[in-house]
Amino acid sequence: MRKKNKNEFPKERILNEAEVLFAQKGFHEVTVREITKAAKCNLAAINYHFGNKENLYLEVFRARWVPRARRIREHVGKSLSAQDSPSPQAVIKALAQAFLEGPMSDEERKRHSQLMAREMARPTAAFDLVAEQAMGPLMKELAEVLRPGLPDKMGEDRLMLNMLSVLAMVLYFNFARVAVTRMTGREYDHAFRRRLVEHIVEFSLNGLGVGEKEGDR
Amino acid sequence: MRKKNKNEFPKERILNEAEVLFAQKGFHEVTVREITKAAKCNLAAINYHFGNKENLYLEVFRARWVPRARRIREHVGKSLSAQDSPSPQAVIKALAQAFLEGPMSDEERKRHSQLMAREMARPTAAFDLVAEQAMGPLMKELAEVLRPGLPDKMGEDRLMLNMLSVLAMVLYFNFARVAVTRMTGREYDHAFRRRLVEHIVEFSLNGLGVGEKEGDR
DNA sequence: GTCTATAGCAGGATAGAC
DNA sequence: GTCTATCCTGCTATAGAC
Repeated sequence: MRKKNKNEFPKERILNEAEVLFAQKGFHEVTVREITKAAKCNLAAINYHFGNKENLYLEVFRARWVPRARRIREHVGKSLSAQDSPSPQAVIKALAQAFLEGPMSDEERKRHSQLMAREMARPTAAFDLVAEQAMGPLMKELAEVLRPGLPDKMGEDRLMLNMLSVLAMVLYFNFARVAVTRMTGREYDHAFRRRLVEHIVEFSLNGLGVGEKEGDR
Repeated sequence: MRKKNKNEFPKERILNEAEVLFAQKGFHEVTVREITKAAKCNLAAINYHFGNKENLYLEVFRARWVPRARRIREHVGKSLSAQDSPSPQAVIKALAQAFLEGPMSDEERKRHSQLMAREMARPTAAFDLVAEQAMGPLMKELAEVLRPGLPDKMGEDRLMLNMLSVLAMVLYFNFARVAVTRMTGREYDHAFRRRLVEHIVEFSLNGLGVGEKEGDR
């Protein structure tokens, strides 16, 4: 049932190209002409396979984004399950790495963050997917693994704000790359992403009130 | 030279409504028909006064956003000049308050953050204005007032990352309100904004490595 | 399933009356 | 300066050949 050619079926190519373009520009700034051209298929293909443009957008989240979010969570979980009681430092580092240096290509991670940031900034029908299938489970999981390493008196709401703050940094350093590059004067390359992970871990650990002094540099 | 009516000149009304709509939806999702309707003037007015839609967008930044950014900076500066050598805590608090509880209405602050976040996520011709007239000067000023209260060994690049992280939180808690509300289960009301300022100050101070233990709650 | 052709409409911009 | 009427482009979506 495989196509003989290099690429997959048109439907898959459309999903791939649509995700790239939606992440870069957002829903309204992308045209179906653009997508079908990039996917090397016909203008009518989107309506045939997905009904309309909006449903294609949703399908990008269902078929691409949500599974990737799950892979990211699993990757974080796997990094941590090696240790039987992971330190807050290990937890934060696993999270930051997943978004900045993780198992995927930098382009893929950037795409993922951009789509997420777009939905959080201006929710569409896809927002429920983002909240229920990714943010919710991730926050819950993080709370569980962080809890044992934190001061007992830290309330749930405070822990949630702390986790959101870490997420804020992770997303920000992805979606605001141009601004970050301009302000720091540094290329957004491998070394810089590594530096960012280091920074986020340190800043967040201190932010959480469990910093290791600061002698590891 | 004042118009007898409640509102200002059409040109001013267009700028006002355009800023609201651009902040809410972004450039491409807003139509000139929408703007002129909201501004209660004619469809042709935008082209007459601004030449075209894109130039109106730029003019919103030049005539509204940049002056407000300056007012915010001045407000931060004024909060700090009362003290002759402001503590890092005072600096961060002034910054967080400026964006979350500051001198303007909540709607105005939200609008300001949204426009800023949009340009940082996907720069247009207005990005240079944002970077040169607001972010740059703000970062520079913050660095100057923070520096005396920080450990000497903190390098410039590290300080910059720290300030960007604070900015990340401030912007995030503004532009991702829907997500924040969903995750925390709290209304985005006066009390919650107050709580957010408190959180950002604490998290950032610790993040900066100069936290006051944590006995102030 | 994939294509071409086109319907039908909304967008930004403009001309010209007042 | 402000209006109405209209042009023209580019969009999504569909019909129908292959």
